[in-house]
This record gives sequence, structure tokens and C-alpha cells, in this order.
Amino acid sequence: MPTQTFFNLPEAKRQALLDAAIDEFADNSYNHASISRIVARLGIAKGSIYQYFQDKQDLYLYLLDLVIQEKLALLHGVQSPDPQMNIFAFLRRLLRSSADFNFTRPRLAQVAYRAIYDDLPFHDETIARMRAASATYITQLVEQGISQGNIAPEVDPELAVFVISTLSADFGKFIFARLGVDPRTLDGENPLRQHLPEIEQLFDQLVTILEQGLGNRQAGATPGRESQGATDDTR
Amino acid sequence: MPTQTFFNLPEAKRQALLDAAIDEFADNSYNHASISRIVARLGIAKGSIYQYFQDKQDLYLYLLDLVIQEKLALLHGVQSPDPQMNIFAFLRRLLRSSADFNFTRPRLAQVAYRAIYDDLPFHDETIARMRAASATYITQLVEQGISQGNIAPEVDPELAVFVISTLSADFGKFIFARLGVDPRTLDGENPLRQHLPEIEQLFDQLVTILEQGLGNRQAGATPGRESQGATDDTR
DNA sequence: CGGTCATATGACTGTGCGGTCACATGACCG
DNA sequence: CGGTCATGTGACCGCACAGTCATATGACCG
Repeated sequence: MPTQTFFNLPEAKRQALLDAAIDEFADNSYNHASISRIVARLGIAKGSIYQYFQDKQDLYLYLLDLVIQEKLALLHGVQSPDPQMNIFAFLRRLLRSSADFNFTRPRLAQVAYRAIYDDLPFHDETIARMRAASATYITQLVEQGISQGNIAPEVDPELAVFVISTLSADFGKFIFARLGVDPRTLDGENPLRQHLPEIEQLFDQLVTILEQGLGNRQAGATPGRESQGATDDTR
Repeated sequence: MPTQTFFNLPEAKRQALLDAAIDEFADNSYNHASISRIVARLGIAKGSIYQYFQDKQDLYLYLLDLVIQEKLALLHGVQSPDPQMNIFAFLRRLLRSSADFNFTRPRLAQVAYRAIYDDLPFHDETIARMRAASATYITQLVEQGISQGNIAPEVDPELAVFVISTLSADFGKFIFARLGVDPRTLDGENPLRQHLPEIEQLFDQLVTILEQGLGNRQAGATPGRESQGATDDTR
């Protein structure tokens, strides 16, 4: 937990510190990220950081909390208007929101990405929770999909969760690579609004692939490819 | 490149050194892996390592070459008996071989895994090649699948490559997690032969999902789920 | 003004690292 | 034997790091 001193800081300075820290932890693994560099970039004394945070881990975990809070707020904003809605349509919305996060907060998203794949000296402490949170979220979705008949009953549920979460997690990276955009270039305002149609199309295709691959063909609840991209009322 | 001295070493010592190095680079990221620890574990002097390798990077890249060679040898061993074979049947064989590598050489596989996801100080030098090699391999497969009509023509080829390679790359991890096995526990002989039937079944399911998701339904070249797992003559 | 107190400072400590090098060892040879 | 040469050694160097602490600052107050 940050100290009271940190919260007493003038807004601008506190934000500058967070931005610098996010940049550092986005560009470097936890072990390689350097407090010395952060304070050098900010032009403040090393000791100051230790007025605000107990240690490096304290600072890092605070940043990670920011990420989790922002992401959860985002996901909870994606409400299914109809609880009976085909889960693939719902998934399409989730993926779109998730990708929005990558576009609007690419540096924060990078910190989150590292949190999952870096080997932190305290990996089990909070990180596993991130994966778990995301996994349970999708697990619920899959269970709902099975009980509603959207997902083929012969598909192993854990395998379905694996397929969906793995593809969801890496899809953002794929989009960046596909568009030839470097995530470290853009922050906030970005030049990829022009690509939105292409991105939308890729989204629809991915969800269609998932729907085809995992969906229940017998139930008739899952339209085939012939209605591709036209099943989501948000279009 | 290792020095001549390294190759002059007695077989046992050379292998012990490689094993220790593989363990170190499997357990730690490149930056965190420590030459000092390697020599301590081996009970040799630090200077000795520098008789064999120019520096840490030289040692690491040599290990990586070992991984790539072993993996490529493995993949080239998977020959399609029939070049017209449904690419999903072929893919099933590739995945199975790939997973075998994870089981028989888990430490080496872990080094390879880290090579892809770690942020190395020389990331572009050789690492991108690993991804690229794997990607072009799958790209060829996808192109073949499209031209043979196994893959639906309306699917974006790059997206298909993304889906296949992402799932392939992480499937090994999923298997370990699913079975509750810690990759760092086993080496060589392992206690998961007993799970082989379950693993086989998951393989078949994954390939079926891919086939359903990406396959061409019009051409009739891609049997549906009703023939699940029975299309591969290796069964 | 002097006094106080939250805040800021940066020289300093201890630690571990990659890499070096002057020297030791010992197998082999004439 | 002495000499040679490939190989082995570990104290040592420079460096970067996280974290400490005695000291400095300056806003505010009576």
C-alpha cells in the first residue's frame, strides 16, 4: 500500500510518477525495471519514492491494482441486454471492449501482459489471481453456453475455456502485428481509428471461428457461417 | 559459437555443463539466469565457462540452437504419407509430435518457451526467427489448406495462422495444467504415460474444434464432428 | 521571528552480477 | 628431467541495482 504521503502529493506530480512507473514496468520485466531510472526520468531523488511506497514490490502491486480495477470496470460495463443472449454474441462484445482497452491504454495493457508472462519473484501472490479472475470469468461464460445449448455438449469445458481465453489474450497482439503498429508508439490518441473496419471484420471472423468450432450444430441455436457477422445486434 | 576447448571436453563433463545451463535458463529469464550459479552448481571455476563460451549470450544462443535443431528434426520426421492429406489430420500429427517434445524434453521446451516470451536484450537477433520459423511453417500449412479446399476461403489466412499457432504454442501448457503436473518435476522418464488416453482425446478435440472453426463446409473435404477423431489413419 | 513538521534529498551501503587475468595444474614429449 | 601447452582457477574489477538515513528545505503557525 502506498503511504499517505503519496496521496497528499499534488495531482500532477502523483500522475507524473504513475506515468513514469507504468512506462518503466511496461518497457521492462519486473526484475529489470529500475527504480533508479524512474527517479532519474522524473528528476526527483531516489529517497522520495521510498516516501511513497514501501519498496519496489509495493509500487508494482499498486500499478497492477490499477490495471485490474480498470479492466474489471470495463468488463462489468459490458452488460448482456438479454441474459439468454447467445454467448458468442456476448463474447464478441467482451473481446471488443478488451481490445478497446489495448488501444486506449496500451502502456497499462502492456504492464498487465507482462504480469501474466513475466516470472515475478512473487508470482503466486497476486498474479495468479489475474489469470484466475479472467479464467473464472470465461469459465462462467462457457458453463452458461453449455447449459443454454450454445456450446456443443461433447466439447470438454476446460478445453473450451483454454481455447477462448488463449485466443482472447493474444488477439490484441495479433491485431497490432497485423496492422503493423508498435504498441509503444501510441498512447491515448492513436492513428488506428482508420483501421477500425478491418479490426471489426477480424473480430467477427474470430468469433465466427469460435462459434463454428465450439458451437452446438444440432440445437439450431448457433447459426452457421452463412449468417456470419450478422447475428450480433450491435452491428 | 563455443570454443574448440568446449568440444574437446570429455563427453560427460560437456553434457553436465549443458544440463546445468539448460536448468538455469529454464528456471530463470535470460537476465536473471546467473553464470555464477551455473558454475557453483557444477563445482567448477567461473573462468572455465569463459574458456568454452565467449560470454553469456554465446552460451545462451548455443542452447537455443540445440532446441531449434531438436524441434526441427522432430517436425521433419512428421512426413505426410499423402501430400493430398487433409491438413487437419496432418496438423494433428504435428501437434502430437510437438507435445511429445514437451514431455520428453520439458526443460529444453521451457527454454524455448522463455525464448519466445522473455524480453531478451537481443530479441531481434535470433528469437524472432524462432517465431518466424514456426509461423512460416504454419503459414505454409494454411496456404496448402486453402488451395486444397480444406480451409474455408472466407477465412483470413493470417487470422487462421494466428489461431493455429497460438493454440499450438500454449496447448502444451494447458495439458500440464489440466493434468496437474508441474513441468519442472519431470525430466526424461515421467509419470504421465498413464494419462495418454486423456491427452489423445484432448488432441482430437482441439483439432476437431479447429477443423470445425476453420474448415470448409461446402467442399465436403472436411468431415464434420460426427466423424470426430476417426479421420486420422494413425489411430 | 523561531519552531515545527511533512516532505525532499543524494551520498552511501550491501549485494550480486558478468567478465578478466595472472597464475596453477598436469598430461605429454624429447 | 625440464619444457610446453591446453586447460583450470578464483580473487578481483567495474557496474547497476534496491534500499537507508542523516541532513536540508520550506510552508505554516503562534
